[in-house]
Amino acid sequence: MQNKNNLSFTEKVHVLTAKIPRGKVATYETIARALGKPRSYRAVGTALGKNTNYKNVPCYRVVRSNGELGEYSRIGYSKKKQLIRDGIPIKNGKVVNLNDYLYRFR
DNA sequence: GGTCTGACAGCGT
DNA sequence: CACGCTGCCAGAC
Repeated sequence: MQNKNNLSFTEKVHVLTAKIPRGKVATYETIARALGKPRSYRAVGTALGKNTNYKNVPCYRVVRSNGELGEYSRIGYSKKKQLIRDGIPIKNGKVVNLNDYLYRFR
Protein backbone atom coordinates (compact mmCIF):
# COMPACT_ATOMS: atom_id res chain seq x y z
CA MET A 1 0.00 0.00 0.00
CA GLN A 2 1.65 3.20 -1.11
CA ASN A 3 0.43 6.69 -0.51
CA LYS A 4 1.11 9.86 -2.46
CA ASN A 5 4.61 10.00 -1.09
CA ASN A 6 5.30 6.60 -2.57
CA LEU A 7 5.92 5.33 0.92
CA SER A 8 3.59 3.44 3.22
CA PHE A 9 3.42 4.39 6.85
CA THR A 10 5.49 1.34 7.62
CA GLU A 11 8.16 2.34 5.13
CA LYS A 12 8.37 5.81 6.60
CA VAL A 13 8.84 4.37 10.04
CA HIS A 14 11.68 2.21 8.76
CA VAL A 15 13.32 5.13 7.01
CA LEU A 16 13.18 7.34 10.08
CA THR A 17 14.48 4.56 12.25
CA ALA A 18 17.39 4.10 9.89
CA LYS A 19 18.20 7.79 10.30
CA ILE A 20 18.74 7.59 14.01
CA PRO A 21 22.44 8.38 14.49
CA ARG A 22 24.71 6.21 16.56
CA GLY A 23 24.66 7.25 20.19
CA LYS A 24 21.08 8.41 20.02
CA VAL A 25 17.71 6.77 20.55
CA ALA A 26 14.11 7.47 19.62
CA THR A 27 10.76 6.59 21.14
CA TYR A 28 7.66 5.33 19.40
CA GLU A 29 6.06 8.66 20.12
CA THR A 30 8.95 10.61 18.64
CA ILE A 31 8.75 8.69 15.41
CA ALA A 32 5.00 9.05 15.25
CA ARG A 33 5.42 12.78 15.77
CA ALA A 34 8.02 12.98 13.04
CA LEU A 35 5.41 11.53 10.74
CA GLY A 36 3.02 14.27 11.76
CA LYS A 37 0.80 11.91 13.73
CA PRO A 38 1.66 11.98 17.43
CA ARG A 39 -0.98 9.41 18.19
CA SER A 40 0.09 6.76 15.77
CA TYR A 41 2.73 5.37 18.09
CA ARG A 42 0.67 2.20 18.12
CA ALA A 43 1.05 1.86 14.40
CA VAL A 44 4.75 2.60 14.73
CA GLY A 45 5.15 -0.39 16.98
CA THR A 46 3.24 -2.51 14.50
CA ALA A 47 5.38 -1.22 11.65
CA LEU A 48 8.63 -2.08 13.39
CA GLY A 49 7.20 -5.44 14.30
CA LYS A 50 6.71 -6.24 10.66
CA ASN A 51 10.21 -5.13 9.88
CA THR A 52 12.63 -7.89 9.05
CA ASN A 53 15.41 -5.67 7.71
CA TYR A 54 17.49 -5.70 10.83
CA LYS A 55 20.54 -5.05 8.72
CA ASN A 56 19.23 -1.73 7.49
CA VAL A 57 16.95 -0.69 10.31
CA PRO A 58 18.47 -0.39 13.79
CA CYS A 59 15.21 -1.02 15.55
CA TYR A 60 17.04 -1.52 18.83
CA ARG A 61 17.41 2.24 18.97
CA VAL A 62 13.67 2.60 19.34
CA VAL A 63 12.50 2.49 22.93
CA ARG A 64 9.39 3.26 24.92
CA SER A 65 8.44 6.75 26.02
CA ASN A 66 9.35 6.02 29.61
CA GLY A 67 12.82 4.82 28.63
CA GLU A 68 12.12 1.10 28.84
CA LEU A 69 13.53 -0.95 26.01
CA GLY A 70 10.29 -2.56 24.95
CA GLU A 71 9.70 -6.06 23.67
CA TYR A 72 11.83 -6.58 20.58
CA SER A 73 10.55 -10.14 20.67
CA ARG A 74 11.31 -11.59 17.22
CA ILE A 75 14.88 -12.61 17.84
CA GLY A 76 15.18 -12.32 21.56
CA TYR A 77 18.59 -10.80 21.00
CA SER A 78 19.82 -8.32 23.54
CA LYS A 79 18.62 -4.89 22.52
CA LYS A 80 20.19 -3.60 25.67
CA LYS A 81 23.64 -4.74 24.70
CA GLN A 82 23.37 -3.07 21.33
CA LEU A 83 22.43 0.25 22.90
CA ILE A 84 25.27 0.11 25.38
CA ARG A 85 27.53 -0.62 22.46
CA ASP A 86 26.24 2.57 20.86
CA GLY A 87 27.18 4.49 23.97
CA ILE A 88 23.75 4.61 25.55
CA PRO A 89 23.82 4.00 29.31
CA ILE A 90 21.30 1.40 30.39
CA LYS A 91 20.24 0.74 33.93
CA ASN A 92 17.71 -1.83 35.03
CA GLY A 93 16.57 -2.32 31.46
CA LYS A 94 15.93 1.36 30.97
CA VAL A 95 17.72 4.21 29.22
CA VAL A 96 19.40 6.60 31.64
CA ASN A 97 18.68 10.28 30.98
CA LEU A 98 16.56 9.43 28.00
CA ASN A 99 16.00 13.09 27.20
CA ASP A 100 19.73 13.60 26.71
CA TYR A 101 20.07 10.76 24.23
CA LEU A 102 16.74 11.26 22.52
CA TYR A 103 17.18 12.05 18.86
CA ARG A 104 15.04 14.79 17.35
CA PHE A 105 14.19 14.28 13.70
CA ARG A 106 14.78 17.28 11.51
C1' DG B 1 -16.06 -2.23 4.74
C1' DG B 2 -16.23 -4.18 9.39
C1' DT B 3 -13.20 -6.56 12.71
C1' DC B 4 -8.91 -8.02 14.85
C1' DT B 5 -4.17 -7.49 15.97
C1' DG B 6 0.03 -5.30 17.88
C1' DA B 7 7.72 -4.24 19.26
C1' DC B 8 2.46 1.36 22.84
C1' DA B 9 0.65 5.05 26.26
C1' DG B 10 -2.27 6.81 29.96
C1' DC B 11 -5.18 6.56 33.64
C1' DG B 12 -7.74 4.02 37.10
C1' DT B 13 -7.92 0.61 40.78
C1' DC C 1 4.00 0.53 43.29
C1' DA C 2 2.00 -3.35 40.18
C1' DC C 3 -1.66 -4.72 37.28
C1' DG C 4 -5.57 -4.08 34.24
C1' DC C 5 -8.62 -1.78 31.16
C1' DT C 6 -9.21 1.63 27.54
C1' DG C 7 -7.82 4.58 23.63
C1' DC C 8 -5.06 5.23 19.85
C1' DC C 9 -3.59 4.23 14.48
C1' DA C 10 -2.22 1.62 10.36
C1' DG C 11 -2.15 -2.92 8.27
C1' DA C 12 -3.86 -7.62 7.53
C1' DC C 13 -7.99 -10.59 7.00
